[in-house]
Amino acid sequence: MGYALLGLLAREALTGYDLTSRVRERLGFFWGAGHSQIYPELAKLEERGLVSHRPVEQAERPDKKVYSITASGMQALEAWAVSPVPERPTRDELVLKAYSSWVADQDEAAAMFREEERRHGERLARYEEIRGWMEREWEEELRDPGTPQFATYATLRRGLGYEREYAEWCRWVAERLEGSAEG
Amino acid sequence: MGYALLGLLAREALTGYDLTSRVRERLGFFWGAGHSQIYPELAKLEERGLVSHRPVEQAERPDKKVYSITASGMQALEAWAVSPVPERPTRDELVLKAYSSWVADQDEAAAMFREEERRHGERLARYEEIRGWMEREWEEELRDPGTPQFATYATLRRGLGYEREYAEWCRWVAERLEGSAEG
DNA sequence: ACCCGCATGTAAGTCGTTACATGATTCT
DNA sequence: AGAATCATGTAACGACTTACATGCGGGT
Repeated sequence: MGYALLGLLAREALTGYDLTSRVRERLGFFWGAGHSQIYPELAKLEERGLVSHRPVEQAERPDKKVYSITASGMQALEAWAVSPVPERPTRDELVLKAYSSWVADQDEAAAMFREEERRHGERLARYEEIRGWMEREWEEELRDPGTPQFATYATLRRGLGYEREYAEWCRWVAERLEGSAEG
Repeated sequence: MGYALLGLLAREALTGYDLTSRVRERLGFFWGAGHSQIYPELAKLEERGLVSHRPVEQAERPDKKVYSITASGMQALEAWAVSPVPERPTRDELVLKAYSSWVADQDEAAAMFREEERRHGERLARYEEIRGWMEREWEEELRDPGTPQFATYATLRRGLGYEREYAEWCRWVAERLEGSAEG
């Protein structure tokens, strides 16, 4: 969605290429988009006057387009940020698999949930590290919810809670599947 | 996705209409689909031999097609249920809004997070009720992870953890936004 | 008279993924 | 020599949403 890009451009001017890596690295755990989605989206945002770009010629690298958010883009972002979110079903394939786990081989199912527990535990550990870093480096900014640092930290906390809860649930399911006599 | 329908048909034979309401009511918190997606999907599954239907004529109601899962459909479901889930980004618009909350009016943002806390708290309460009912009614079946009741209970537990964590996070964000002097 | 439940579909459009397409420089 | 980074796009396909389309029977 365009607002993900606007949210990044509200912090700094970026190229489509930069946005692609920012979406992957920073918005990674709650949003996603490949470059093939981002370039056309930027064109659409520009058409609507929410962003503008400035061409930058480079000698050693390919020329690029640096996008900035416009005043009108900022207004749109402000309005969107406080508008109610439409209720959309959370789609989670693993939970769907859990729903049909009773028809499957219990050992194989248990192994899959253990693997997912590991994956989410790994992410949790990564987020905990980032959290430590943020709390050290941004101590002052985090006291003020009007700073971009606070907003980043808030999303990180969501990731922490989400991954912790997810890993725990996987462990809970795996434990029961392992405990059963059937294979 | 077709496996959501197969998972429901593995438990009982159903019409497209029944499937639509089951997806909404039972898979509601981790999957979703409207009838316009379900009817074509059933046709595709039938073409692949994973389900079959039997026409049922009715006097007082419109005629209907009752779909059942085939042996081949059961095998496909078994294999899918233990296959690793592809890593896909979780898309969450509210978290995206949190990421840009620093540009918005703090009071309005706080109100939105309070409203979301309420919504998730409400769902949590509904799930807790269902949980109580399941633990009473299915006491024996829940000890065996090879039963459909256990599988349903496992998905419910995910919903419980998810909503609890989500509501808590909303409260955390709302509290900070309310505590700030800026408006 | 109108809405709700039962029952089944199609069509248009948006969103997202994967693959196609190109090309220079820098690191291994 | 080959891979990675920077840099920007298009095309085909699949998933999902919203709207269009029809029709009977029962309840308010």
